[in-house]
Amino acid sequence: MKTLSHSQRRYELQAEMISALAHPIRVAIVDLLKDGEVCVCEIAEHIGAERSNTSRHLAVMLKAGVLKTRKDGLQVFYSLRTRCVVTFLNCASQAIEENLRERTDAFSI
Amino acid sequence: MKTLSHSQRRYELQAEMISALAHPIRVAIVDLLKDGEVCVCEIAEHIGAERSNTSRHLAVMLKAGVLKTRKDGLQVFYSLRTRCVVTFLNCASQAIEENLRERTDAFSI
DNA sequence: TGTATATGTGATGAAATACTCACATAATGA
DNA sequence: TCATTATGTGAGTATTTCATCACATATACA
Repeated sequence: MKTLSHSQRRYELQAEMISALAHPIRVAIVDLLKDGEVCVCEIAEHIGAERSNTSRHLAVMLKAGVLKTRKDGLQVFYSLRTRCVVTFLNCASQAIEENLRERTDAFSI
Repeated sequence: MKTLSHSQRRYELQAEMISALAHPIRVAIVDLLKDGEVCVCEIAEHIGAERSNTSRHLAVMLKAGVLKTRKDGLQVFYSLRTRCVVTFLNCASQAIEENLRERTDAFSI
């Protein structure tokens, strides 16, 4: 096994957390949770995915520290652990629109 | 083929941009580029990866709209297309530290 | 206790991703 | 033109990730 520098280790941890958001369903879940906690069955219904699949995606984000949970009776409520993922999604949207605009401009010149 | 809602399409594009960052080498590249453009061979040398592999990682981020390029003679210089990816990496670092702290606290109570 | 509901998980196959090698392409200058 | 250097890419293999099915677990309540 190769020894990792401090920076390399940090890059790995960052990549691990980012990977937890790198899926359309998980982005949709974060978008749904931006206004507060939601239980699994509502999340699954809202995004139109199987419950078991939804559970797995939630588990990925929970493990990575993106989400946290609160249990109440039969239901488990998931919520964001930090707001900055929402900030980034907004920023990403903005960048995507800029890219689109630039490509459109390139054609119309 | 299934028809996608506007939101679903947006989530896919956002996930594509996030996926473009979800790898330790690509995080390292963004970190290197935060102060300005760098050519491929310098990037490869700095992060200690094969040039062909570096090229592929750069292509992923270019396609996703994270990076842009400028060609000058034999060299191709890559740079960030938007600063918000740096903000996002900082957010990830912050969340990682918070998680670490909470786990440490949990043991010390 | 027995049933219903919500959630999580093992196993599987399909699909996507990553790395490497060899080679292609493009620009430079002798 | 030929050699050199920088960059990109096809092909192959290994690894990882994803969705689904069937089933397990946990809680509530009749």
